[in-house]
Amino acid sequence: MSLVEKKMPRINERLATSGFRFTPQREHVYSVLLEERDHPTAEQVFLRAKNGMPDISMATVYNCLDALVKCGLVKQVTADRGGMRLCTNMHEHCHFYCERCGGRYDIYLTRARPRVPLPRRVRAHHCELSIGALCPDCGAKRK
Amino acid sequence: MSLVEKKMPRINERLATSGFRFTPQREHVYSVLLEERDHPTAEQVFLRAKNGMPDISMATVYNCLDALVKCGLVKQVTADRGGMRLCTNMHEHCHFYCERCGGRYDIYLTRARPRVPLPRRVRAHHCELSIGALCPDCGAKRK
DNA sequence: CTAGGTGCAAAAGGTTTGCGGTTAA
DNA sequence: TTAACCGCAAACCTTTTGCACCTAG
Repeated sequence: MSLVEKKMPRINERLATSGFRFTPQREHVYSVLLEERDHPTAEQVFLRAKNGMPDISMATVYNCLDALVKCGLVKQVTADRGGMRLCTNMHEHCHFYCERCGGRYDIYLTRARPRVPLPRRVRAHHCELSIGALCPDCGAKRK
Repeated sequence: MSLVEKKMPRINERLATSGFRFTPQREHVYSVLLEERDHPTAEQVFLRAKNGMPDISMATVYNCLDALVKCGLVKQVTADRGGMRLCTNMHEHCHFYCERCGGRYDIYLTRARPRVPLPRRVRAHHCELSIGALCPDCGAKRK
């Protein structure tokens, strides 16, 4: 069973419980995000979504992404410049980005999970740890 | 001795060792950043820099910020939308941002420092942990 | 019937770039 | 002398907004 087959059925109820309607565009955008486990920009999502739905517009892609983020199916990653990146991996993890080629990869913390002191009554909604460096390929090229 | 007086003398050598020239604009932009310990946007830096240097341009502010970041005097913070934020606190710390008012605050980790498994020969250049939530003020207003 | 969603096009931010003139090494 | 830097303005890229039309509840 593919990741797409496994995760797609959730979209309907997830949208509904957050007060969003289930639309073909939102379903399609979500399936496009699930197909590749990379961290595409909104522009890349748009281009991929046009395969199979040629009439979809950029504004609709942003609308869909917003709904998917708000109903907890997709995360927005904003480390470094170049616009938002999308991520469908909702497990606790952090991100590695290459400063040269811009590639993004998921990293899982092995040992301690950081303890962050927040003021009373403040509960973190979003938490993101990102590491910037040269990926092995770019590091090799540089030499 | 103020933070400005304490840190300003470093700028000359720091720029030099990274191959940048020491210019009045860079000095001024750095002093502006040191004066307030908030996390201004490039736009805000530009507006503050114009006090005392009315002819400075936006492009020059970006140039100065780029040089200051590259020579290790200033950090760029990119959590959430709304453009880059600047930070002169070079100690290891993470950032809190309010999802409502956009305010940013430094947070220091108390206990464990996260251990992130990176591939061999990959050394992290940048590392950023950011937490998004409602600040106490905005949390109170929402009720 | 009405709020929400879509596509299109234009606008709005934020950042970068090209260019002529200036300045420090 | 010349490479780096400055200010200005235009270009660029990403994201948001306004509007007319459409559709699910």
